Amino acid sequence: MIAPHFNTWQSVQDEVLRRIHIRAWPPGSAIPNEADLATEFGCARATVNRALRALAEAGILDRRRRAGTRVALHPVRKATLSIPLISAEVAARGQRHGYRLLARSEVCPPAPVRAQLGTGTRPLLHLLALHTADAAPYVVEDRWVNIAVVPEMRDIDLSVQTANEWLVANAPFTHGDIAFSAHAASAAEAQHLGIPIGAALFVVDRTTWNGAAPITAVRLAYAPGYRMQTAI
Amino acid sequence: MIAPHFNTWQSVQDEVLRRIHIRAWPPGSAIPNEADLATEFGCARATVNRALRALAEAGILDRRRRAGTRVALHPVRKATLSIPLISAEVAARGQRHGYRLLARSEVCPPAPVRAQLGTGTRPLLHLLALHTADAAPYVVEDRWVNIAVVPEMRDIDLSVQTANEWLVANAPFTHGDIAFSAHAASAAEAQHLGIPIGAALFVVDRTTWNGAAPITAVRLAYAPGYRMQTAI
DNA sequence: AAGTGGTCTAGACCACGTC
DNA sequence: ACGTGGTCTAGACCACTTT
Repeated sequence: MIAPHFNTWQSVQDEVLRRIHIRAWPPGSAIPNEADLATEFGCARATVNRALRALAEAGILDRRRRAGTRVALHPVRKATLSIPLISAEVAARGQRHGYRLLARSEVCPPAPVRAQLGTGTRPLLHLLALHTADAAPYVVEDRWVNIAVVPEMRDIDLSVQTANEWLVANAPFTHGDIAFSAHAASAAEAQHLGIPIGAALFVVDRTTWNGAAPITAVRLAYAPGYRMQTAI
Repeated sequence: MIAPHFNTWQSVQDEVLRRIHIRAWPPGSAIPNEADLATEFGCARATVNRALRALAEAGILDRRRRAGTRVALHPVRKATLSIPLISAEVAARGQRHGYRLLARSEVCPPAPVRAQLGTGTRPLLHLLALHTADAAPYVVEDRWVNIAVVPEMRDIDLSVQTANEWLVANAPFTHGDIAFSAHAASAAEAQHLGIPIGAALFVVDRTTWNGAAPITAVRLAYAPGYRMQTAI
């Protein structure tokens, strides 16, 4: 009997997945340690490590020092979503992106925005814009910008360049959070999107920071029919 | 002048991020190759590779053989969502999960489901269930199961164990897709969730396969107020 | 206390895509 | 053609956590 060899980390990963699927290694069970698998597969331990680490990142395996590696009992599959620029998103659908700045002001934000950004009662730059796809309303953007950390933005003509385009190029963020939900269209949203009040809208709320300094909070309300999709 | 050393791939990553943030390496620009960075950082090339590969996976860098590594022009940030069991999701909120099977039948699915699963006119197992959190309606689950590939499911008492719990433990899938959208509540959904018809619902559609064989298609319609959140 | 995964090193070969 | 990232190896040390 000739032992099969798995030279690449991908082939090792495939073999591990195969054993999980045929239930040779059922959910919750421990699998051999890296050193043993490397011997069995005829490859270096680093190669096994690379394969198993990727599976752990995908939620298929649970790995803990000393405790070893187990097949995840409840495979918490992870879906990865790309967050592109809206213009790129529209272009990827084969449509033409349009953009219109609807309102711009510097005012003290309402309490929910203050709480989210932690900027207190300091005035922020408030922007309201409509994105279109082949001239049809696509998404309403309601954005607050912490102008104290990006004062250059005061001098930008935001009717030709979107706020997000300027920000990604000029004010990189270190971290942020993003939330997805469904909301009934407000009167203003309904008007801008050309839909009835109360229609179900897919809403994305995103807040970003640069270190401890909040940069921007944006709410995107998509026209009905929008789907955010990805593979798992 | 003593050259600083970056022994770990994390410290290398931090240093690279720092240079990007201070715009020493502005968006779109090429950065030195791995070998040069390894020399500068006083570490092995594999360490630099690990750091840069992780940044490329996060969408911060663009890497191509021979062309080298560049700072992404449009940082397509990636958000990773965990897809837990509903019972785990409810428990994570500190609430008690409840579950009631509302309907069960074996029938030929409607055209959209047939198209999504590709099972033709073969009858499938159809399940309708309500999940609750602290006794309040949480999500309506509308599921189709390809009973031809998991015939054991016929004999499972799905009033005590959710279909998904049984499936993740007994019918692992190789791949699938997931989509998020907003929908107006149908009459049935409104009744089960105790909300007005037409209310905005957050909807998750998930379809999974084992190799070429479709396993299940499920639609989860969450009660108003649900937010799906993650860090970026 | 001991065994596991996590990581680093130094070297090597190779696939690929741009030049 | 050739320089880049992609990967593998063999060995080593270490951090962590469970026993």
